[in-house]
Amino acid sequence: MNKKRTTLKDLAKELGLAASTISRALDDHTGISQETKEKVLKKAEELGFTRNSIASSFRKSKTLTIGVIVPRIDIHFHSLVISGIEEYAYKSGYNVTIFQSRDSIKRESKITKILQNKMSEGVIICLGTETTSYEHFEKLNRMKIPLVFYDRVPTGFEANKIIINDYESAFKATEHLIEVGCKRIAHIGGSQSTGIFKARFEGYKAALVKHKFPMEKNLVHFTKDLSYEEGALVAKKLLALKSRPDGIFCSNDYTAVSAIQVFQKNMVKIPQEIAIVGFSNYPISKIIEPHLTTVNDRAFEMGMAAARLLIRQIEEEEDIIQTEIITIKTELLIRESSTR
Amino acid sequence: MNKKRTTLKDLAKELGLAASTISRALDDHTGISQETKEKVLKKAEELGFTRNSIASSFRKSKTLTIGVIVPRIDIHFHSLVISGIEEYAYKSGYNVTIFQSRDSIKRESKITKILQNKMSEGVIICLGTETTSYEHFEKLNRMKIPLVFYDRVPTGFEANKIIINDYESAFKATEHLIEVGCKRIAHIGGSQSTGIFKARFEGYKAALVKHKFPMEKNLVHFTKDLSYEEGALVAKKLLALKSRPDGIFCSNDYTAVSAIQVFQKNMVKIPQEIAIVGFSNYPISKIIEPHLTTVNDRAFEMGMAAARLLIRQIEEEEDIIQTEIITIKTELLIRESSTR
DNA sequence: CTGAAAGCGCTTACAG
DNA sequence: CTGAAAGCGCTTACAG
Repeated sequence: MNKKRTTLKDLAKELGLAASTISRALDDHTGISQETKEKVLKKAEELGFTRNSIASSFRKSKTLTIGVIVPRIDIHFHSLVISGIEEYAYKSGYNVTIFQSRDSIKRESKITKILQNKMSEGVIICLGTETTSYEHFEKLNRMKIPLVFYDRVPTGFEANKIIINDYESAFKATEHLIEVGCKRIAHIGGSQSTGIFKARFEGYKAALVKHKFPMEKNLVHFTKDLSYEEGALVAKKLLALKSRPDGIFCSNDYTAVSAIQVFQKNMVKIPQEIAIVGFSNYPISKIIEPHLTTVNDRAFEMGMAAARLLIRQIEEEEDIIQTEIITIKTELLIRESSTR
Repeated sequence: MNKKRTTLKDLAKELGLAASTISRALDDHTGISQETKEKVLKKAEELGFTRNSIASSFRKSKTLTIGVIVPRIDIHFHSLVISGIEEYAYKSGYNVTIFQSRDSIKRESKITKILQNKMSEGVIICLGTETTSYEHFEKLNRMKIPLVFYDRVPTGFEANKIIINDYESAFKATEHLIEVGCKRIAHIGGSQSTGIFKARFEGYKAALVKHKFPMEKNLVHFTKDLSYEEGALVAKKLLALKSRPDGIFCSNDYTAVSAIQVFQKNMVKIPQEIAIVGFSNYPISKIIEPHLTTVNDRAFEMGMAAARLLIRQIEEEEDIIQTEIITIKTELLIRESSTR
């Protein structure tokens, strides 16, 4: 495709001015007469001139672009985070380039290589499930490209992190079940090799301890992916117990929803016989009957915070010699599934 | 932040070769000896050299970047489309920069201005609800930046479009209800000023006509946004009718789900008394009990198709003098909500 | 198979 | 308030 664009030079020739003057006029520089500015702007409009931003980026070695690596875009949590990132970035004049690692360490690593070529001035990352070593990010670090991790963040690797207070959120969720009168509270948890799910389990335990409830082993079940299907399997196990729980704290909403459905099919009343609390505030939580009590993890705000921190570090004059860990406050949304 | 990167020149000096030779060696050009290539690659690795891709983009005036404008990233349909776009783009060596118009014509228009500066070699767009004129896209057209629209596409504006066969899908969905024995089929539709929802209504009507069913006015209801809440309102109206429908074709899954819930609360059995079909295959459709029969709109494939068409046009040597309209085939997923 | 040179379109330090 | 000049780091047509 042959494109011929108007350049600064063309404009300069047209107006009998120097290219440097044009450049400054377009930047609304102080030290360019109002008259000239107006002339330039008018002519630019007339010729349909827009600055070649690649040339500009190149010259200034600034792309005003941040990269984002997520496992998958079509997971609602990530799409909310990305939305928050885009919102903050847009308002700050940055563009957002997205990549999916699809939970492949190989792809994640290849993406970091693409991002090295200083197309992006900074990178926001949610690690893939396979990722346990961080050499590929160390390389970006060495190139002084600021990084911010969110949700699935590296362990034993100093870095900027945006997280939620999983422990405390789980603690409060469990305590809420205690407050509405549950005496035997079960837990449907995620893989304990993942930090956030471990923290949720710990929070659950801590609430039991505080209220002097014994932890009953057969009421605690860990799943691989916290999937809808796994939730149903665990719910059936709980249902088969001689003495059933009267409350369940689930580490996400999918398992909570499938548990509700399994119980309802078996004529167990929610919340009267079993109260249920989920985690994440997925759209489904406001649709399932009864509506699900859950923890709002403020994914959009996480994205905003990640972008804010990243852009601040990009624009920092001096070398960044510190990392920050920002904890986003969650809130417990109390709905019918736990209201007695 | 002070960054000092190794350049081609540095490499050249180190190796006693010309920068041009290095450049070609890294490109694996024919006409560079194997020996030299190996030497260069080794040294590049050693010095941690990566090509400055901005300089490269600038020189070649190719950014290998495509822009995507969606109303909102956190709508599941769009996140699936974006996922498809990213997948195809990644495999083709392109990056994807995303923007949200948030259904604001002003913001959409501003984004097209950002994209004009040839950061993106092409743009994929789903129009915002406010958008009824297309000057801002005509400008991109004039600059010979290829455009591909999907889902909400412009009317009366020649352009590349990726759409689904809404009419036919609705026709089949309605015919399916007839086949399972429904005699009086209602419709919960979307705003008739939106092409796709009008087409779905037309498909519904056509199926009735084909099977010589009368169209009963009080069985057809149009909503503003096809929201969950509106679905419930319509369902209640249908419930209050002296003679209720025995089947409903809904233009999306949210209204279908809320209709199911309203009926169930009123002791109407789904699908025995009323069979229900939705549209879009949202995750909720496989969770609601009974599982919802719905139209799989293949959002991921739409994204792939959009990226494929766009990249083909970007890489086309000659000027593009034609536009393409690609229709993605949908499929009717028959589940319990309509199985008798 | 390799090199020297020009130039992509800007921006900016310097000069006036 | 404006201009001339250098140069960012590549790529490529040309020459040998």
